[in-house]
Amino acid sequence: MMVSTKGRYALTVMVDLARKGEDGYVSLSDIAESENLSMKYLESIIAILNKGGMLKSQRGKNGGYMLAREPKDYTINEILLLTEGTLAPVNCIMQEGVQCEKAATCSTLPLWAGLDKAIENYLKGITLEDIITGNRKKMLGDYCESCDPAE
Amino acid sequence: MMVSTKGRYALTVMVDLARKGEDGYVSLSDIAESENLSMKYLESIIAILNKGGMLKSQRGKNGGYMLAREPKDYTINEILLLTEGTLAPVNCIMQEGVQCEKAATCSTLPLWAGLDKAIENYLKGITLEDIITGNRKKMLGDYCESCDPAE
DNA sequence: ACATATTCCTACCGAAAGAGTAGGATTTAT
DNA sequence: ATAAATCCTACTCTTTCGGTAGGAATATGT
Repeated sequence: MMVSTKGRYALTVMVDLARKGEDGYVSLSDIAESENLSMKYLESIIAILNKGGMLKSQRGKNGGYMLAREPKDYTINEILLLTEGTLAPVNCIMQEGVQCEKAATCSTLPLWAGLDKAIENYLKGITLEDIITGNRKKMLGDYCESCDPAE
Repeated sequence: MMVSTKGRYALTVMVDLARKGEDGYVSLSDIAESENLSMKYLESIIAILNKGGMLKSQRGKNGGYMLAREPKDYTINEILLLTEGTLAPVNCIMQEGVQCEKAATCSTLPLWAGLDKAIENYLKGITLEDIITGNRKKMLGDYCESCDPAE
């Protein structure tokens, strides 16, 4: 599994906050309740999002979280990358610049690099807004059965 | 990580066997040695490939393994799918037909389904032959710096 | 016939990652 | 002052990953 519950819940939180929009700060307990997830676990996930600058937070009574930007300005790639650390499909492709010592002669490396790019490409092409508006065409492409093929 | 050493080594073995071609059976110890991997571990991986019908095997002295078909007739998708069990990027997309009970109302599901398709699509488009011939253009696409952009 | 080289099969094991829990300190609105 | 929230550190249980160990069955060459 490339994306663990951490990344998945993080995205769920972002979607929830995007939906609740500009109505002020939304508390962790509200999010946990409406998504039916463990509050304590979400806490640790939101901490990552918050430290990564994805959210604005307000402590104390009536505090909570809200998006730092507009939904259309978040790509799914950056949300998952922040929470998961890496989205590389294999261990031999980790960070920019760092590579396996056999890289020069490895015949499978281009495959993994290509797969990595295919994933990154897809996730960079979808924004939070696409999710809340249910843009199935963009997400599912040719595999969308409810999308009009004529368009 | 979506693809573990199991899938990666399996692919390495397949590439190795594809290169050694029709020169008769290649023994496990030969493969382990030429790829510098643990023979005992490879054994368990080759067993999966063999049971899955990817290889022909011959027991006893001078025995070993060889590909059951031609390199061009193996997609990377089927090799990885067999060894990894699933290539789904998230837990909520497992097998055909089986789905999460919240599926009907889940707004992030189309994203995961789309990502899954993007991965499957990429891996179905590459064959063992592409790897042994070093078809960088097919594997890296637009990201291939050594490929001629004019073509 | 026999030694040898090989695949085949079952079981085990330590380390790391995944998925949370627990408890309390700090901050802020009322 | 009190209640409601974020913030912070540490712990724990389970599963997966990445192998290892030992031996049974099967072919081959001499």
